[in-house]
Amino acid sequence: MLNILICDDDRDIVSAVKIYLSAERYNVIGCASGNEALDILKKQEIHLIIMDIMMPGMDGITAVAQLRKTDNIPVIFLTAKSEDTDKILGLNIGGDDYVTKPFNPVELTARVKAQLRRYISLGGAQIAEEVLTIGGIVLNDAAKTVSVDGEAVTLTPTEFDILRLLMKNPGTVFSSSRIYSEVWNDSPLGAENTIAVHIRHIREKLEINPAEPRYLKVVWGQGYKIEGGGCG
Amino acid sequence: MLNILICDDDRDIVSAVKIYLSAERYNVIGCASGNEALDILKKQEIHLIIMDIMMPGMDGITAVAQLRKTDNIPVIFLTAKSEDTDKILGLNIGGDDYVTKPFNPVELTARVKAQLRRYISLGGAQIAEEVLTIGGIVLNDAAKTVSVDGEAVTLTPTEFDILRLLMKNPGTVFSSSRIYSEVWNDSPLGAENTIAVHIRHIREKLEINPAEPRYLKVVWGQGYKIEGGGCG
DNA sequence: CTTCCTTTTTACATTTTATTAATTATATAA
DNA sequence: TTATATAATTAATAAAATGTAAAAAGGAAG
Repeated sequence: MLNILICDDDRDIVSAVKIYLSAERYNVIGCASGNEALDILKKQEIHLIIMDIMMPGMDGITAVAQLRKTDNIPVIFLTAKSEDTDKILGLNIGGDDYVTKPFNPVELTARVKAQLRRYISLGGAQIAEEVLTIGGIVLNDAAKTVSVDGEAVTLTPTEFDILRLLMKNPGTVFSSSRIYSEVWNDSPLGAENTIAVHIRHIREKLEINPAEPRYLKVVWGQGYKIEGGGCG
Repeated sequence: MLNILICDDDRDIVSAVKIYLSAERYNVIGCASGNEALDILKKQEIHLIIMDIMMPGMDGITAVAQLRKTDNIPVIFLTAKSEDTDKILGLNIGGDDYVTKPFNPVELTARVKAQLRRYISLGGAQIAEEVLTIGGIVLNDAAKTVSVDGEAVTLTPTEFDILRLLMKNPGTVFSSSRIYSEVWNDSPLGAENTIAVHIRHIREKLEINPAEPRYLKVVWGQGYKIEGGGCG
């Protein structure tokens, strides 16, 4: 999952950008000033920044000039200042692209992708291979593999998606209908039993004794969750 | 000295860009069609391309889609087509930036610098690894050759591109539609079977027993991957 | 224009997976 | 305990994905 930081004092812009980029499966973090942006950068791995210029506190140009001293990640300026001199300043100070408001969200998305494509293809960032581990279960999303105590097990696509959902949120209880909505992207009508069957199949493959699951547990009347419970 | 290729059928534009960028001490080469651009790329080391879209002969979009199959250098589209959909297409096909005519030469220069700065700081100027090895398969990207257990095999261009994609990311599963998007640079509509046929052809050439592949494996419902499985 | 090679399409067989329905088991509360 | 709701299990059927062969279409070279 790639993390994108959007920095703008206009909350509507931040939430709009969040919506558009989340739809493309980016993880979007918002903030409202240059200072905040620099703080977040220190604490968290960010793969791309979308930065306004005029903001209360530290402005975007200063913030980018600052972060360029240590950091190399792609920066796209997104701002109402449409003067060419502003663009030139932004790009010369270390920005990678410059988009003016009002902006076309699809164009912004395309520009984000273009920057990330280059950054990642040139090895500027290793995308952490998405591996989820709970107890003896290891799920590798890129390779679509799952192993239990070192032994590979073969899951069907649906089983894999359900397991990934639960493993991404260990301990969290998901009702059958919520699992259905998230995995099928569809409205869950009478899907209870369908889920129950898939859960059984997953248990048959993961658990020593499917009738007394160590990992994939049921919470009565609520749904299913996965836990690294270890001993039964 | 960095070499920049400007490709536009309008000679005035070419000479104007030459003047502006030469003043920044870039070495600027001009040409007037996509075909010419691809020819020059083969013969000469180019560090950045500025590309028009509408040109007689091969258009810019096609040319970039073509060169992206093998080449990684930054591309800035410079064109009169200012529709957002054109920008989005250009960026999605592998362009890095998009500037519309009439353009501010100082802004163009700033964008050229921004692209080169990133390209060079990330070391894109050196050619990436040229030889990929998995198990007994050796793929030489520069020579466009493949051998299995020391014996040369002849792949068609499409087969080669698919194999390279998989070998660049060993273990990672690629769905048919993703393979199609990445290799064809096109939207994958009903391409499932096309991919299946190419996969079969590759298997016929690489595998001892195509029906029980050692390397090019299918993950049911997910896609294909390549693995150095060794023993069957 | 013809020939040869590559790519795509078509059609069908085969394999694997998803869903449904019917049945049995289990937890909870009166 | 008993009724009731929820969950587990099983098997059968429908649906989907992949494998394969062969023909058609497309393109490049001579």
